[in-house]
Amino acid sequence: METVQLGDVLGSKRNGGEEPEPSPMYDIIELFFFAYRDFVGDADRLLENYKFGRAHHRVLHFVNRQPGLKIAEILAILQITKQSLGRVLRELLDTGYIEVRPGPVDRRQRLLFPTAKGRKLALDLARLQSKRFARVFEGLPPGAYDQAVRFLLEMIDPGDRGAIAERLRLSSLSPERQRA
Amino acid sequence: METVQLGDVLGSKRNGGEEPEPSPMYDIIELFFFAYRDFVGDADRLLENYKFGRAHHRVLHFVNRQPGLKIAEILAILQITKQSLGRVLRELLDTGYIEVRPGPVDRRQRLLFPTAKGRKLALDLARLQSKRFARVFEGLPPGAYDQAVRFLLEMIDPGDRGAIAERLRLSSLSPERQRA
DNA sequence: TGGAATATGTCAACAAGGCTGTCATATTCG
DNA sequence: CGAATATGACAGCCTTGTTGACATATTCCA
Repeated sequence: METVQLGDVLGSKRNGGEEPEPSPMYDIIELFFFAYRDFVGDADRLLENYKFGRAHHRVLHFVNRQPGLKIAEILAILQITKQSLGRVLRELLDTGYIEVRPGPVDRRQRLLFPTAKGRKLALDLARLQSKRFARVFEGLPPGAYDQAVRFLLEMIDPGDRGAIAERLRLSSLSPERQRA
Repeated sequence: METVQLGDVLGSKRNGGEEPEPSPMYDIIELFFFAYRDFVGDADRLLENYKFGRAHHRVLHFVNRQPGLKIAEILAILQITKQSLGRVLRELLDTGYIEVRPGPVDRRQRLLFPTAKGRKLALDLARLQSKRFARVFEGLPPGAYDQAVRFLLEMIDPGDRGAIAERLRLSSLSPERQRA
C-alpha cells in the first residue's frame, strides 16, 4: 500500500524515486515582492515633482554613478532597447539633467555625463532610498548589512553577478570567499 | 580651523551642528534593483508561453494563495485600481484560470477562486521562483534564510508590515522578538 | 582609398499595464 | 424606500517596454 511521505505535499506527484518537490517558498516570494514595491515607491513619489518616471531615474542613476557612460553600456546595464532609452534620455537631455560629449577616441560614441542639476537629483534620490536601508539595518543585528548584500548578490543571475560585483567593487564579498 | 570629518564625503554640506549626511548606500541600492529584475525574469519567461504578463501572475498568485479572495481585498493587496485589475482578471476568467462565486453572506461580493488549471500554473510559477531562492540559500551559510526574511520584512513600510507578516504567519519573526 | 562594420538616432506602430472620470447594476442596510 | 456599498464597464490617456526599417557619422580593414 502507498505511504504518503512527510515532504510529499501540495500535489507533487510521485516521480519514480526522485526527490519530492519541496513546497514553494511562498513567504520569501511575497516578501520580496512587497519589499521591492515599497523600496521603489520612495523614489516614485519624489520623481513625481519632476514629472519623471522610473525609467528616467534608472538612467540618471547609472549615468551619475559612472559619468562618461556610453550609450551601448547603459543599454547593456538596463537591458532595454535604444528606442526605449531614446525617449527618456532625450527628456533628461532637454531638461538639462544629463549632457553628452563625443567620445575622445571614437567620435561616434556619445558619452553621458550628469550636469550639476542631475547630480543633485540623483543624490537626492539615492539618499531617499538609503534612508530606508538605514532604518532597516538599525532594526536588525550587526552584520545584517553584509548578510543582505550577500543574499542579494546570490539572487542575481550568475552570468551578470561577476560584472555587477566588480562594478560595485564587491569582489571581496563573493560567496566563495565568504563561506570560509 | 575646519577639520573635515571622516564621514563627511560626497559634498554633504556642513549643516550647523547637525549630523553629516551619510553617503548613499549605492551598493545595496543597485543590488536590490538587479536582484529583483532577475527574480521576476524567471516567471516572465514562463508566462510568455501563456501570453500572460506580470499583472496576471500577481492576481493568480494571490488568488491561489487565498482562495475566496474578494475583489476589494485583492485591490488592497496589489494597490491598483479596479479598472487595472478588471482587464487582467477578465482574461484570467475567460481563459479558465480563475473562477468567481458570489459571496455566501453578501451576494454583491464576487469571491475569486483558482481553477485546477489555475492552481497548476500558480504552482509552476511559485516553484520556479522557489528554485532561485533554494539555489541562493544553498550558496549561503545556515541562518541566511531567516536573516533574509527579516531583512525583507524590515524593508516593507511599517504600516503594511503587520498585515503582511500576519498573512504569512511570520509574527514570530517580528524584529522585536527577534533581536533578543 | 573605398566599402564594410560600428555607434547612434529616428520614425512608426504596437502592447502591457498603470491611471482618471463617469455611469450602470445589483445588493444590502438603515 | 432611499442611501450606501461592491462591482462592472466604457472611454481615453500615460509611461515604458517592444519590433522593424532606415539614416548618418565615423572607424576599420583589405
